[in-house]
This record gives sequence, structure tokens and C-alpha cells, in this order.
Amino acid sequence: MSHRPDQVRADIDSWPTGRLLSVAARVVESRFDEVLNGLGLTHAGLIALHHLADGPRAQRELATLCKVTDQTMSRTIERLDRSGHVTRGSDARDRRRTLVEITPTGRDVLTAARREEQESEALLGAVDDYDHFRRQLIVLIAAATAHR
Amino acid sequence: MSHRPDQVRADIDSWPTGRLLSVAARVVESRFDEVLNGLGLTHAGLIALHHLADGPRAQRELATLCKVTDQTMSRTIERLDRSGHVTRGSDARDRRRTLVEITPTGRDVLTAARREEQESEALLGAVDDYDHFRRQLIVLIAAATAHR
DNA sequence: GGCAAACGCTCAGCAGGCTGAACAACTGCC
DNA sequence: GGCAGTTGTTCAGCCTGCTGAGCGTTTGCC
Repeated sequence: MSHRPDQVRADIDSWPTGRLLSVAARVVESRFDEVLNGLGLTHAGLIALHHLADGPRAQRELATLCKVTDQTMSRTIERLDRSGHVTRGSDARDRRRTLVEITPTGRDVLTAARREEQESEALLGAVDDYDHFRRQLIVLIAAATAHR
Repeated sequence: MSHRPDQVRADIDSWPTGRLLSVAARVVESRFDEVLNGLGLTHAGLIALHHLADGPRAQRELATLCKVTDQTMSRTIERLDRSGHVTRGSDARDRRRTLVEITPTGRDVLTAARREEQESEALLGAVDDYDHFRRQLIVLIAAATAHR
């Protein structure tokens, strides 16, 4: 009862778009969890590593790039540090700053994760115009972060 | 440095789609936070109320509809109960079950939230084909939840 | 009737978002 | 030089996801 496919369908149609996005994000990301787990990484950690590939960065800079708050990034980096994927050191020029650098292990893990990422997103074949879909998401994020 | 628009753009282009979805969800939902706050509600609570509009439901049923785990729903309901938006009572036919029912206050708040929801999603004007975009999200969620 | 299995919910604990507040280090201006 | 303000990070605390485990109730089969 109340589980007939058409009813579930009608139901989800009435959801606010924000919620659709959030559910979609969860299901897509969860497909990748196993891989990440095997590598001792998390989604947030992976994104941070991604931004560290080109060289060390201050935490705040990383936070901005990853579009999260400084506080959230602080914890993410702490975990990456504990797991040996990055090292932290204070900036000699400005001792308020923490410079975060990817370790060789971190780099290996990043490479492996990137390789698997492609395949893991196979699910997205369900979307008819993948590139267009991604562009829409990017436009949306830009719109939201711009005029504010 | 490294904050030139084209560079930020190039950067985000390389993000995995799951992450784009998650960031988009956050920015869209955050636009609605103030309203929700004013009503003493949260996003999770609102979705639950939405599914309670047609009558009382068991918690597990609610969890399924909202696409979250039983445990997550348990806490959401607990908060809605504390804030007076729902009441909980055990099902006489099956005392394992908790029947959740929306209160008059809950109904008022739901109506108010729904009204504001429309306007709050104005941001989504940035997307060129809104309906198509939503359909893609729904297809994606369906694909992920189906063959599993 | 009785016992094992399934079911519905909660507790514990972790990760990842957020805000507000604290604190040390730097900057700027007098 | 010194003090006020800004900046970079962290601490505390909240909400929402998740998994794993526990506990009471119901079901089903002998």
C-alpha cells in the first residue's frame, strides 16, 4: 500500500528542487563510498586532495576552493593528516597560516581515486545529456555564490 | 591570485558530478534556511511534514518516503515532536510501531513553508529548462534506487 | 503454547555541513 | 612603540546523513 511505483513517482514530483538535489547527491556519492573506503579516504578528503595536487595551500584557501567553511575544512584536514595523506606546517612568513601539503601516499591515493571516479559515475548514464546536465549544475552554483 | 574567474570556472569543471550535486543542494537549500528558521523548522522536518499531510504514518514508512534511514527519521521525528509539529503514539494493532501525526500547528507551518518555497526557488531561474532539469534529477534518483 | 526469526524503533558513534565565539598573529595608523 | 582592527585557525555545539548493535513486539511454524 502506498508503494505503487506511480504513486512514488507522483510523490517525488512534488519535492522541492533543493531536496531532489540533495537526495541525488547522496545516491551518486554513495556509489563511490566503497572505493573511497578501500583507499582510506572520504569524499570531503578527496576534494581537498584534488586541490592540493598543484602544491601546498593555506587552509582558508582550500576551504574557499572546496566551497566549505574554514571550520569544516579544519576538520577535514585534521583527518587527512591523521591518515597520512597530507602534512601540516605553519607558514614561516605568516605564522597564523597553516600550510597543507599532499604526501606521496596522498598523491597515490588521489591518482587511484581519480581513475575509479570515471567508472563509478556510470550511473549518470541515466541522464540524457550529461554535459548539459553538469553545465546546469555549474550555472546554478555560480548563480548562488555570485550575487551574495 | 588563483581567484581569477576563468580559473575558478576551469576548476569546477573538473569536479566529480556527485560533488557538484552536493554543492548545488547546499546552496539551494541554504536560500530557504531563514524562512525555515523563522517557522521553527528544518529541511528534514519539512519533508517529513510534507508526507504527513495526508494522514498519520509509521516511522519506517516515513523514512522510506523521505529516502533516509530509520535512524535518521527517528531523530527528525523526535525534534518535530519536541517543537510541537507532530505527535507520536504507539499503534494499537502493532505495538512495535509508532504512529506519527501532524498537529494543527504543524499543518499551519507546512502551509506557510510551501507558500514560501515557490518564491525561494527563484534562484533556479538560472537553469534554462527547469522542468527538464528536475526530470533529470528524478531519473537519476530512480536509477540509483532501482537496481540495488 | 513456545521459540526462532523478522520487524520497528532507539542508542552509540562517525563524517560532513553550518554558526558563533575564542585566540594568536599580523597590519595599520597614531 | 603601541593599540585597534583584521585575519587564519580552532573549539563548541547543532543538524542530517550513515552503519552497527540492542531491545521489545509480532509472526510463523512445530
